[in-house]
Amino acid sequence: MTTKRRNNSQDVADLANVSQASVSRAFTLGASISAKTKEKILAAAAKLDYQPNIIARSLSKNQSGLIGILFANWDHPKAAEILKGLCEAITEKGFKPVVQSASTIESVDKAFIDFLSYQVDGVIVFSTSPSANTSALCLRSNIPIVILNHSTPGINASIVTIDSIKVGRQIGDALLKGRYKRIAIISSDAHSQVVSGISNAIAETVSHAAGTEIISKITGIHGYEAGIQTITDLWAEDIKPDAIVCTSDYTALGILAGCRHQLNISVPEELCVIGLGDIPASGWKDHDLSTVKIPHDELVKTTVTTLISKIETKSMEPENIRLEAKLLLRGTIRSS
Amino acid sequence: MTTKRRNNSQDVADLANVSQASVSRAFTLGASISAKTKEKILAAAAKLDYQPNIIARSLSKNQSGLIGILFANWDHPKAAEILKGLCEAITEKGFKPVVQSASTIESVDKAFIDFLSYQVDGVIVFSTSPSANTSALCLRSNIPIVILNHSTPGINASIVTIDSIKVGRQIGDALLKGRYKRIAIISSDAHSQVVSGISNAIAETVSHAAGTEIISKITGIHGYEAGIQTITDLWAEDIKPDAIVCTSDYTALGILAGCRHQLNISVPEELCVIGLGDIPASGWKDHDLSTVKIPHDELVKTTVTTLISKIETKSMEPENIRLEAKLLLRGTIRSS
DNA sequence: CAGCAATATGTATGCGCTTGCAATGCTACT
DNA sequence: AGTAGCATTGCAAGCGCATACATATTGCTG
Repeated sequence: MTTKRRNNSQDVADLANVSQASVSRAFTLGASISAKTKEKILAAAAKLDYQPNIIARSLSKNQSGLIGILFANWDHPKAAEILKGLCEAITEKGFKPVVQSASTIESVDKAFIDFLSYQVDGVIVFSTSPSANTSALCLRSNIPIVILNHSTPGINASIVTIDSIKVGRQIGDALLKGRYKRIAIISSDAHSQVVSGISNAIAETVSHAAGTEIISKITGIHGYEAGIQTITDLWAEDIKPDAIVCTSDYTALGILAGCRHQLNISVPEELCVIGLGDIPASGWKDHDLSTVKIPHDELVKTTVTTLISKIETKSMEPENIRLEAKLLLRGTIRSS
Repeated sequence: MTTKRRNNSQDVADLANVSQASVSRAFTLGASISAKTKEKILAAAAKLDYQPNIIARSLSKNQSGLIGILFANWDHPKAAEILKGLCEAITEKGFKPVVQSASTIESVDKAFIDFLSYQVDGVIVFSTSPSANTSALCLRSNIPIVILNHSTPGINASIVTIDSIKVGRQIGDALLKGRYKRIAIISSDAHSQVVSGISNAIAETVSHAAGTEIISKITGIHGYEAGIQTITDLWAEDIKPDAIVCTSDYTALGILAGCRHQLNISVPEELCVIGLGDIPASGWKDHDLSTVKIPHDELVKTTVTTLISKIETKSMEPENIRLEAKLLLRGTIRSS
């Protein structure tokens, strides 16, 4: 089978009796070309299955139209939704997303090198960040970076995330209002700035009320089963918490299941449980978990528009954007 | 700010006192070049932040190294896992995934045109399929297609999916063994070949036993809330089912919640519930849903290897690959 | 050390497109 | 009719790299 060459603009030009340059213009929005020739060219192109070769266009225009997405946190409950939002927003703006999975620091940096090779016009990073070295390399190469959901100081990149301080204060206030005294904070990721922001803001808020304190902070707990285990462990202690804030809904649901089905702990009387993320199951009647609704859609859209505006203005100035999240008070916390 | 041009192979060549061709060879695996010059060139390249421009390489090699992923079913419970698997497998093979979201038929076809423009070397389609026209266009352009999780006859594309007939038979057998008589089948997508394959195989299997029948097939039901609604409606009928097979775990969990918390239906005595997909929540103690475990990981890997082998052998022969899924019998079905 | 094969390097061309510039065609106005 | 002014088209160079081919260098054998 002789792999036949795909038709190019010259082939179309020959068929339409025009110059190759005119074919190029026919496919360039706003180029100087008469309606008549354009029509003639498009007809010829259709006849030949011709589509402009974007690779060649990229080379001559010196911009690929590619945006690299570096996706670290696939376990995020809304991972699919977020990625979908990113891809669609990027496509809508006339770019194409190239997705790369990354977990370790080295693989993140390696992915950036790959992105550079592919001449991406910009990079979006989800829940991780490049090393200072790599970030500097991108700066030298004029590739703007926007980091979603992971604030990282000292890196030349823009950041879009939630206002974790504000969320922490809201949670703190709600706990005070519910007269909870002994608070435990359970998180999966010890290094997440979002988590530590929330955690610190809760601590700071409740510190204003006498007799209320954070009795423990546990990190590295992640998932439903781990939640059940955690509440079992906590309940074996002498001093038990009367409120648990969990930076993952899955873990919180595990804790809830442990309370209700195994340990017979009454929620929200004996124990308050608060999650983070508002996954669908949290709203289900048999769970009814209080949690924090994160404006993922807005975060995603903001991320993409921020990046693309940087690409278009060739600006490398880092921005720091924080959107508001909303605390949803449901059945797992008492309101007074 | 004068946007400085990125260094190219000529710049490196100048610094290293060699020809541009040698620089190219230094970055081409297995090219004819001495260790000494290669080292010299790599040093110079490092000094200049040089990375080969893959766009230019693509143009001259006439292959982009890009694989298009057309992702339709973002609501799939394992969407993130699947996409992650695809991206990682693709990257590992030395290609890069370009992700495109698509829902309507037109957007699917449009996405294909885009992929052609970007000179992708192959396309993976998740849970949808191109029109016959577009598929023919890809055939003419020598772009192999592999469709994951959606068998579509009459299209020039390879298919990787589960053996739905076999799954249906297993479910049918399990129902017979549990002495269930009046079976309802609830599915979201009326047009899915996987769903209809399962559905038909169940019907065929139970038809061998006297007194057992499919009393209703309902389509277009999707999600937890819809599940609750559905069981409520079904229970208001004169003839109630004693087994419900649901092609989505979420819906099945909704049905289960309706049974246990609202209608006081005893599962699995009065009603058997079977889901599909084995989402994490199905295995949770408070649900314990019988369901079908789909080998997503294997499906994904097979999809990618199939596609890449087609790319490398330039074969356009469609293949039809069906992997086995496993029925997990848990607490929502009686075993005899 | 001659002589030849194998290896290494350079030269030059082309991948398919965009775009600056020059040439042409057209309109409208004097 | 003549020509300024603009829209349209063609021409040709170049984007950064791979590679066929020519040339230079090395290593090896007898």
